[in-house]
Amino acid sequence: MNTEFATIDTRLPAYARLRDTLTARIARGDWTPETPIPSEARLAREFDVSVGTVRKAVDGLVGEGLLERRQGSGTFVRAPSFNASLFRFFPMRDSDGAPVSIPQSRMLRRTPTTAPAEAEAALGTADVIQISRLRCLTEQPVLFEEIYIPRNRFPGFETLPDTAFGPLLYPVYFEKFGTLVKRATDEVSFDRASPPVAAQLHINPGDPLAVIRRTAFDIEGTAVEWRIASGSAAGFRYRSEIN
Amino acid sequence: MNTEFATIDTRLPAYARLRDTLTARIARGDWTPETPIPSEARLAREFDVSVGTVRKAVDGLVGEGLLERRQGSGTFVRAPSFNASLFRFFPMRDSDGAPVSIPQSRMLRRTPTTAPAEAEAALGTADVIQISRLRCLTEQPVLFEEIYIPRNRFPGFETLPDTAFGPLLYPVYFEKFGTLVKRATDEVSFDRASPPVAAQLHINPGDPLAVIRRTAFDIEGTAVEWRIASGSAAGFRYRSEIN
DNA sequence: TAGTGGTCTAGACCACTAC
DNA sequence: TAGTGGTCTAGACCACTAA
Repeated sequence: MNTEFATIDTRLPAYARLRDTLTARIARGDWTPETPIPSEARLAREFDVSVGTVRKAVDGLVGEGLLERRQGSGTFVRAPSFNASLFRFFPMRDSDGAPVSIPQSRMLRRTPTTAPAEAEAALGTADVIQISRLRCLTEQPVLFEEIYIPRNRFPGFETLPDTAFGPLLYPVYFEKFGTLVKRATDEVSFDRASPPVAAQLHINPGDPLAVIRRTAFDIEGTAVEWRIASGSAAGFRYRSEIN
Repeated sequence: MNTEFATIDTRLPAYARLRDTLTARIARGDWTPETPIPSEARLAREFDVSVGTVRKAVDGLVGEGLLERRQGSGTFVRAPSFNASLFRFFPMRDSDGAPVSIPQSRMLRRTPTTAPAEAEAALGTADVIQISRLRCLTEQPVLFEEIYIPRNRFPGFETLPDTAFGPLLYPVYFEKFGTLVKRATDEVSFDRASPPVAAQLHINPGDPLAVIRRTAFDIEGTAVEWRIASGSAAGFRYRSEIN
């Protein structure tokens, strides 16, 4: 990636070039969330700008949620991932009001395929890998997900061993493919369960279904994943903040 | 409101005191969106701080969406209201794919009452005014809303003439009561239409319903409105950004 | 105590807008 | 051309953290 400080379009202000350079280094994984990035004074020397300019660049990344300042300690890369789990929209307590046990994910399939129209429109390519997952709470299937990721961005994803996957995919995207999911758009609607989806969720065909379509974007704003997730509409509650 | 610069807790940094002072003046309506606020240099003289400190205060308010800078022209108050209309989550096209015509609101009732438990929990008081509205697209009822606002904050709201209301309530809150809605939380769930709601929406009891519960907050973060809105689940699509 | 980020100053010059 | 915000500097001192 052509994002070294000196090579970035010099029509951009210094703080913007520095911000983009830092973004690239963060995305590349130069720093872990445990070790601080260089101090403001060091960065000022390294890039030959004033500390105030470094502060403005870092301020921008802090505002985006990529960095985190700790007075007296340093500035750190924030552990990735917003609270992205779709689980949180489904009931986490059983009928007695007792909290249900640990969420689990069962990977059903990973295959290269041609994307359906909606996924292609979101991702800008039809050359994708399809991932089917079933997510369960206390052995009960809660959420059925069909996920599409561009093949050129995740080469060999379908051949990874099953043991490479925990309950979340975004850490795998980051650690194995250097893709950091930064934000996403969700679209919630209601439908009736088709026979195959009903079979996966152990409900009856025609039962009301909550459907979440999500497009996820990386730091640069490129769409990197499209998914459609379905669960029983009973007890479903989608929460969101608007500003 | 005790928010003049000199009287604000001096343990706060200067830029924070200035920011809070400006917030109070904006909320009070000292400036319209058409006339610029005083220039950075003027504010620096008025509050006896440096221009850099003024910039930091203004930067914060720009980040919150309260102010807008225009290089060469000045800094302006942003016209209030995020894109808050719940309308946008319902189909805006009829079955032919043609855009439906202008959204309309019909005020059904405004009465002082005791808030239901959910509204009381959100607002911190049960002494409220209840507003019932029906929102229509091309004469078709689309959304039925029950809205609760604290009586002490909106005194006399129930006696305003019907002509005071356009399709949106938030401008009325601001212009008549000085309450600026800044953010809100939504919760989307699924239900079936009760007979009274079904009658309002011209659907059958038991039909699938999309339900949005919203709590709205003012600039200071105080809950100022709770509402529950219901519409047919068919064609409903709730969109949201997550970060 | 040394090093970090947090606040603040008092300038400078530039880019843009409106008159 | 005068006035605005946009960028940038080179300091100062403070508050906090960790060794």
